Amino acid sequence: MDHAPHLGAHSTTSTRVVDVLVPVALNQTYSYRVPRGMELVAGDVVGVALGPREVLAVVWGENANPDPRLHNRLKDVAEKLDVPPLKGELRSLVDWVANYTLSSRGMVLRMCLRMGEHLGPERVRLGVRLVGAPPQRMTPARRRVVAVLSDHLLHGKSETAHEAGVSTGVIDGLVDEGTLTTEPMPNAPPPSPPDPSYAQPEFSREQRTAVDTMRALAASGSFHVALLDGVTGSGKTEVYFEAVAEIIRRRKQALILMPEIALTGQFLDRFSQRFGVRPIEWHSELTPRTRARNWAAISAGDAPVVVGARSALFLPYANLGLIVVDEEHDQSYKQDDGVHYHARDMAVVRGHIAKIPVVLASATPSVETEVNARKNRYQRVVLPRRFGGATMPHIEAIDLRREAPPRGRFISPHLAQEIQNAIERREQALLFLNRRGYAPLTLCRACGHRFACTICDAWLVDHRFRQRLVCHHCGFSMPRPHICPHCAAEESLVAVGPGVERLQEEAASLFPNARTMVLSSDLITSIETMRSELNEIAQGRVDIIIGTQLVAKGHHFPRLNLVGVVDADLGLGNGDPRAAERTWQLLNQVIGRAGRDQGRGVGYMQTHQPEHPVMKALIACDREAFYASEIEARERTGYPPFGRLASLIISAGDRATAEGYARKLAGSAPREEQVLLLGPAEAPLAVIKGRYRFRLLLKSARGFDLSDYLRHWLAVAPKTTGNLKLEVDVDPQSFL
DNA sequence: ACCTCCACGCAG
DNA sequence: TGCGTGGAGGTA
Repeated sequence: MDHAPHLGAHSTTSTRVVDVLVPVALNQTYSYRVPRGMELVAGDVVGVALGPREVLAVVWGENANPDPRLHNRLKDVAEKLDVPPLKGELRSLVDWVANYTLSSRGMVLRMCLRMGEHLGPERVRLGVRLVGAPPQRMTPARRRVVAVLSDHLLHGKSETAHEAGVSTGVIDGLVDEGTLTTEPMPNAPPPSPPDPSYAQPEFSREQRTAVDTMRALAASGSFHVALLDGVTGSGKTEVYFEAVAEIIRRRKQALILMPEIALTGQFLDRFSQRFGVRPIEWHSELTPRTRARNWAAISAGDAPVVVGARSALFLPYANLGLIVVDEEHDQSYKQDDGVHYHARDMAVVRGHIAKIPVVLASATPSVETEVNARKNRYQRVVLPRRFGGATMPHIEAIDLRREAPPRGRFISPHLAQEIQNAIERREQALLFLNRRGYAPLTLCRACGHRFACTICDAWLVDHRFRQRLVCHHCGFSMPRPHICPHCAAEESLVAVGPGVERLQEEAASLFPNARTMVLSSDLITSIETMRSELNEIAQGRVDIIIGTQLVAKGHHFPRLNLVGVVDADLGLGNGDPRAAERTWQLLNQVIGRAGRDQGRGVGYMQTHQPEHPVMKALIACDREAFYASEIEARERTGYPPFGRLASLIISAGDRATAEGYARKLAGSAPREEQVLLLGPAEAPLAVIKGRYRFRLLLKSARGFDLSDYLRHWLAVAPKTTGNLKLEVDVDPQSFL
């Protein structure tokens, strides 16, 4: 009992207690007392003391009978933030995702609260105005400032300094002299909302059917998944924009998810052409201030449309009415660190919980989605052909066994000739090679020494542009050596195999008058630089684009009619169960860049195995053949979506520890008929960053609850200690 | 005697 | 997750 006589009747039992979820790696909620006078409801965002620090938290529920052992340890809720409470729909999603992915609820909640420390009222910006006489001492810098402000209107202080080419100190000096005054700037008016009727496009007859379906879907206001299935250039975006327009008219919010890197200016331009303004963006490169402002707008319901990367799925929409997942097959929807979730799948979950429609859009749907459409779990909405009379590119294989490039070169004579023709027609050509750098391997001709990363199980990739050898797994790099460290031979090191940088060299020597540009993620430092480089290409200032898979995603180059795939077999080699699907999607997308305007697109695929089912399906433009064979193979082997997978990666600083624990872990797995346990086996990438990795793979029937099984297993499994680490990935996409 | 590193446990 | 703790091991 609490002895606090001066409190009189206020016994502790009358104190209200709530359970809150904190955004740290905890699955449980913690209890806090509610101070008198604080109104709290479930979902409210609060600040609480957690150990030595103050953290944000979210009220998860009332606690009528707090644990008596905690009575004297309960702390008060410190403050309630002035934002709308997280809706039940989002709290359910947090619980659901944590349960499914075996992450802590706190870590999932963290994704909902990524608004930084910058919430709160807008910072007051100071403006300056010319009011007084010129200063006693006039200098050139001061003269420029006065000139900029000669209209006697209020100007932003930093903008004025920038425009006049002076530091803000000069302006402060003029304020001190009385020449200028400072006044608070009125807040910028909120951007006008997107206008659903701003510029409705003309649709073809075939598109109109799809548009009607999209509008009806948006109007339905109930859970429903549609696969918007249309080839590159068929106008998918414009068609799903009509669903978005319908949502805006109904005063709800629409979320458009895009693969990480696809948030291009081009997409934002298309959006503003349709709706008159740019949408609210959400991705990792937002500044903290913008992030907080957008978060607040989204949660207040002031952001009718949000375009974002996968993390935008966890935002606290006030009134979400539609989720569009563009390029739904894209791998980058899978988050592989922290919480391992697939944003496309979780979008469907959110749609289900919130009872709203979901649109999955792709020219090359994932096998999972395709199967769902075939089984009528998803409604298929087809855009069968390209818009505006353009046709799909013609695809040809170049059999490298018969038409090999010269030694040390990678562009076959046939492909070179076609590129030459394209340049002479003043068209653009794209050379696609999914390999960054100059060469994937460097070896010594004298002794055979190969340069490998010392802490990863990988070769060092030659990056000539940076003049370094780089490990693509840990980022380690060293200057490009000139002497073999093993045998001391000079001038003996040779680059083996192609990368985009080497391809650019080859293109420059084959076509000396052509302007080339390399587009590769390691040469691009920000979304902004990428946007400007893509712009240059779109404006025709480049003849030959040489790119990695970065170029496959949603960019539209009007003068591009030829795509050459330098090594079409590249993705098929490793033992990845999704290799065929990935290659199919990637090559389809990249070749789909060709001929979107004039409709004279041609794709050339250099391959050693033109008889491979994927190559044959691509050449014949026979998507049905690809899906039929791939679905049959998945069904036969029990791979997703006909069975379920989970992977467990065990890693440690030394091999024996990792392997020993992996064996003990496997030994502790509960017996269960419906689960097949494979491994432990050394992971395909056996060492990363000096950590040795072993892998267990679980395979079960489709209807089996693998997450639940894993939870029971991990509860009885030996605990990891020291630097042993166990990572659980339900529905793994990557098998490295 | 003092410093640095790191594994561990804990938070209401 | 992030932070305080305490023991191990190194350095002066």
